[in-house]
Amino acid sequence: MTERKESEERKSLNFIESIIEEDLRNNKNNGIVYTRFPPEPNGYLHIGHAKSICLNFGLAQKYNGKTNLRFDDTNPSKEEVEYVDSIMEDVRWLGFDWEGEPHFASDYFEQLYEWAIKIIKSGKAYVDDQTPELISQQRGTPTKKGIESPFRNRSIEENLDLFTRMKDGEFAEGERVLRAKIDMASPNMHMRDPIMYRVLRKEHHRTGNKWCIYPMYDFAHGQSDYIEGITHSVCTLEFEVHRPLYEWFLENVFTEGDIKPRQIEFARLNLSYTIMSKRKLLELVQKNIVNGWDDPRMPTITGLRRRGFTPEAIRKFADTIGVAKRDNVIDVALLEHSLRDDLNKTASRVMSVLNPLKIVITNYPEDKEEFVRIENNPEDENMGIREMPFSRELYIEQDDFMEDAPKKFFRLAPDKEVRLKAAYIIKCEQVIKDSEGNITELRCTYDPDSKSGSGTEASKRKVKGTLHWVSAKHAVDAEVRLYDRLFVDEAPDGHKDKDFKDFLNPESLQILKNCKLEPSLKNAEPESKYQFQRLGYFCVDRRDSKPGNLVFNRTVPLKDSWSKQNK
RNA sequence: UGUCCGAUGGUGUAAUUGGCAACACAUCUGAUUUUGGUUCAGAAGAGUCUAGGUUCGAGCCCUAGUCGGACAGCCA
Repeated sequence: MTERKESEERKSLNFIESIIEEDLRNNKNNGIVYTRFPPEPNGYLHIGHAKSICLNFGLAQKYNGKTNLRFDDTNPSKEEVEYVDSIMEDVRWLGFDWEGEPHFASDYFEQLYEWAIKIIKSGKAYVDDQTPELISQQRGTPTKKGIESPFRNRSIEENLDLFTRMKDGEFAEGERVLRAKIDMASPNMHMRDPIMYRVLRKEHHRTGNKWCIYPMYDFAHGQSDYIEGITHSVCTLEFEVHRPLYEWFLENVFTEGDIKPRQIEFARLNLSYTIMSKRKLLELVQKNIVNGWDDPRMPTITGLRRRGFTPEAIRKFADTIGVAKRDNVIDVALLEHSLRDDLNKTASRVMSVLNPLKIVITNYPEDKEEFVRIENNPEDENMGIREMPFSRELYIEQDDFMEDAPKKFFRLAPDKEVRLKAAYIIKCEQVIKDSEGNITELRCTYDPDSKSGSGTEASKRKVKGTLHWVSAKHAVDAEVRLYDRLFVDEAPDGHKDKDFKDFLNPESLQILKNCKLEPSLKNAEPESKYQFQRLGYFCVDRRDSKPGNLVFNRTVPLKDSWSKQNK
C-alpha cells in the first residue's frame, strides 16, 4: 500500500489533479471530491467518452471521492431509452460503478423551473416573443455586438405570467422563450441573453408529457452539478466559453455555505484513422455502412468490445494518453499497443489456419494419430498446457509456403525444412497443382525423431522457421472476420472539401469462410479471446457465433516485422 | 477587426513550480526465441513557435507577435 502510494506520488500530476490537490490543501469543499459523467442519451458511447469516463471515475477513485452517472436529457427530440441502457452497460463493462442510482437532469425539472421563477423575480430573466430567426439575428456575431430584444424590459409580473403560460402549454414551439437578461454587448456570445427555456411539444423518455418547456443545457448543467454536490465538473474544451454563463447561473441560485461546483475543461480525444463525431457515427449506422453501433470497426465502446478489446486495455490507454488542454491526435498504434500488451499476457495461444493449404506427410502411417503437448501461454505458465492431435494430413497457412522463395523466407519451400510448432520437423518433397497451376497440396516427409520436447538430438535441431498447423481430420471449421481500420486517411473528417465517407477503407472487412481451427476451440464461448499463433488476437463474436457455426473476429494482428520488411 | 484557450522529438505526455529536456508509442540496429510475437540491449530523433524583457540562470515569469483551436442551435 505504502509502496503503491509512493510510486503514484512519483508520477506527475495532470493539470486537473493539480487543481484538486490544491483544493484539498485549502480544504475547499470540506475535502470532498465528487465528479460526474454526464452523457446525453442520444447515441452510443465511444472511445472518446471512455477517456472522460476513466478521467472522472479515476479522479474520484484517486481522491476517495464519488462519481455520479448523470444523463443530460434536456432535449426529448433526440434522446431515447435505448441509449440510456447502452450507456449504463458500457460504463459498467469498462469497469466503473457510479454512486447510487443513475441521475437524470430531468429529475431536476421541477427545481430548475422554480429557479427560473426566482431569476425572473429578481429581474434577470424575461420572456421573448420573437421568432428564432429574429433572436438569432439580434445576437450579432463573434465580432459584432448584439442588440437588445424589444421584450427585454417587460415587467416582472408580465414575465411571470407569460412563463407560467409557457409551462401550461399556451404557446406553440418557437413562439416564446425564456431568456436570461445579461448583456447583449458581451464579447462572449454565450452571455448575450442566452435562452433558458424553450417550448418543445415532445414526449420525454422519463417525464412523458408532463412538461412542454425544457431547459437548455446551460441552464441545466451547472444547476444539476450543484444539486448533486459535484465539486469538480470536468468537461471538454468546447464548453470553455460557456464557463462564465455556468457561473452566472450558479450565482443566481446559490446558497451560501453550499458546495459550489467548478467547471474544468480538458481536450477531447482524437484518434488517427477514425472519427469521433456522434453525428457521423450515427450516419454510418443509418446508411448501413457499418452493421450497427456495435460493428467491430466502430470506435464505440460496444464496437470495441465486440472487436475483442478488453476494459483493461482501454483503461490503460486512457491512462497513457494523459490529460491536457491542447488539441491532440493520438496514433491508433498506441491503442493497439495497449491492447496487445494486455492480450499478450492473458490470451491463450491456439493454432488456427485461416487460408488452408493441405499437406500430406507421406512417411507418416495412414491410420496413426498422436497428441502433442503445447503450452497455453509462454508468458504465463500457470495457464497450463494442452494436447493437440497430429496426423498424416494437416493444414498449414497458404502464406507459409512459397515455390520460389527469397533467401530470407524462413518458411516452407521445395526441399526446405521447417518445424511444425510443438510437433515435428518436416521437409517439402513435392508440390501438387491443379490444371490451372494452382497449388493444391504439398507432399512432405517428417523426421520421426524430431518430436518437440522428446529430448532427442533431432528434436533440438535448429530450423529457421516454425509454422502453425492443424490436423485435417480433427479440425473445426469456422468463419473468421478480418477487420482493418475503417478509414484510409489519418484524419477522415479533417478535409474541408471532402466528405469523411470518401475515405472509407473498402477492405475494412474481409470474411474468410473456410478456416480450420484446432479442435479445442470447438466449444469456445462468446467473447473469449485467443491468440491465433503467429497471426494475431481473435475473439468469438458475441453476436453471431453459435455452437457448430463458430465466428471469430480478428481483434488486432500480431506485430509483423516480416511483412514490414517486404514493403 | 471581438472573447477565451493552446503551442515541448513523427505522435502523445512530463520536467520536483526558475537550475541547460524525460517517459511512452512509432522508427531503426543487434541478441534471445519451437510465434518473423514476447523479452532484452542499443540507436536515431526536439534545444521547447518567434522576437524582446526580467534573472547569475527561462520550456517554465513578463510584453508583443505568429500559428492553431473554440464560440454566431430554441443541440449537448
